Amino acid sequence: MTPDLTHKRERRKEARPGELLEAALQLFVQKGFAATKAEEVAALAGVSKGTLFLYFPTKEDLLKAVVSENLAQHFPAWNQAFETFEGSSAEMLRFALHSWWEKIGSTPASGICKLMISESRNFPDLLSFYVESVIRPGNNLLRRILQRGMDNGEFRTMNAEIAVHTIVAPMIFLMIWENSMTAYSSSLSMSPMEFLEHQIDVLLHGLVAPSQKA
Amino acid sequence: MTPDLTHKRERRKEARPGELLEAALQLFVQKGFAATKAEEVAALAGVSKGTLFLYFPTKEDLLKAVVSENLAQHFPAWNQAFETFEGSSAEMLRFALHSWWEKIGSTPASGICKLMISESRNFPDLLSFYVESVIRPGNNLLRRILQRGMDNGEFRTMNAEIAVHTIVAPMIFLMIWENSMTAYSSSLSMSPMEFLEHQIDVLLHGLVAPSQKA
DNA sequence: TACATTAATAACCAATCAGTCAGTAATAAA
DNA sequence: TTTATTACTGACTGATTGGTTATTAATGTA
Repeated sequence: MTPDLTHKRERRKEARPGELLEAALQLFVQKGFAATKAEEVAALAGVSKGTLFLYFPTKEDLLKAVVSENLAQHFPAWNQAFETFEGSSAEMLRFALHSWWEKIGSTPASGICKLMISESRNFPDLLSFYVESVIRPGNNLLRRILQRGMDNGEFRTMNAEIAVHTIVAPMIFLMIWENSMTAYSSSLSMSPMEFLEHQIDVLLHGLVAPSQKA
Repeated sequence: MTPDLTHKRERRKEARPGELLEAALQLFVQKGFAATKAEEVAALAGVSKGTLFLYFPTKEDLLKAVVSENLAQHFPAWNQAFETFEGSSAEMLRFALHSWWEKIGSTPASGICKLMISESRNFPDLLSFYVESVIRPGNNLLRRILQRGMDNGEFRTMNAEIAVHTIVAPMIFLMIWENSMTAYSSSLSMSPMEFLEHQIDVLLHGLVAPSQKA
């Protein structure tokens, strides 16, 4: 690697924080928080270590910003979609999961999940923030879909609180799989869309009330 | 913390490695590999840092030992159980998941899963070892159960490779949930057995062939 | 009791890294 | 052009920590 002798220092106050957050997300997810050096984040963002600490007082503040920056902006739209949805609850569920995949699962934001799993114990306040702003709203949304299905007789009656986990679990799995396994052991690769479709199929045939079946 | 003045040095060559591995598993899962200090592991095992490095040449070797020590010893018995099983494939699946929960899911070994997820990218050779000695055999076992069910007409035909993931995903989720979320945010607590039962129920009603249904 | 062996210790060393700060250069203002 | 401002840099520091080793003490042996 030949050093860049054209020392082009750039002053881009507006763009720096975003670039640093993007770099930090990538590295924190890849290597873990503790194993990622502040200087690596800075380098990936094309900036010196000093600049990083100019925008984020500590490495831990950087982590908190990474998590809070990428979250929760989808729920208003999703809640809106729930209110106005016309079709069956099965279609609604399918729509929710596809929308989740499009907006989160297939984007770098999916790495936040692995990040929270790895670091929750070291940063309990970050965990409670995540719980309140992502897990709780997400579960609520799914529970409302299930409840609607049960009220309409489309789904058989069940403990909605637990059923929510049954829906969420494979999505968590998919994000983790993509961010941990597939990246290094290509033999484990799996088509996310194919898995998603299969999952919805199994889910619905287990959820749809017997009276609704062909 | 008053120092223990009774300096009872004990010589227990046989017991040390196991105690160190147990302590290391607990701390690596809790805090992550990089964030866990060698001295903490030693202290939890009731031993000085020097002693740790007497039994494991490096911290990374300790990690490898932690992973390899806790694995794979169940598959011979499970394969045996598969060969001799008499009941339906649905019962077989239920038996497999309950057995998994008893032997792995409910034990400290379940933490290995989170550990591999967090550290796989930093230790690729450890990942391939884990893939070959745990993931691959586990998937094979489940695939054989599914295949048996499909061959007998108990399950509808499907892509077994993907269906395996549908079965595994909630188990992974359960282990992660227990080891990351529940521990610090008690509001997320969920009865593992209840979840497991619900999961099996949904799974079977989605898997069982229509002709088998009441 | 005297001696040999070795498990265990703790002081030590070298490397790493989060965070600092005096100085530099890009831009704006005068 | 000169001066003022400030985004940016990178050498530096203090604290941490993985790993080493000289020493200590527990145990076995005679």
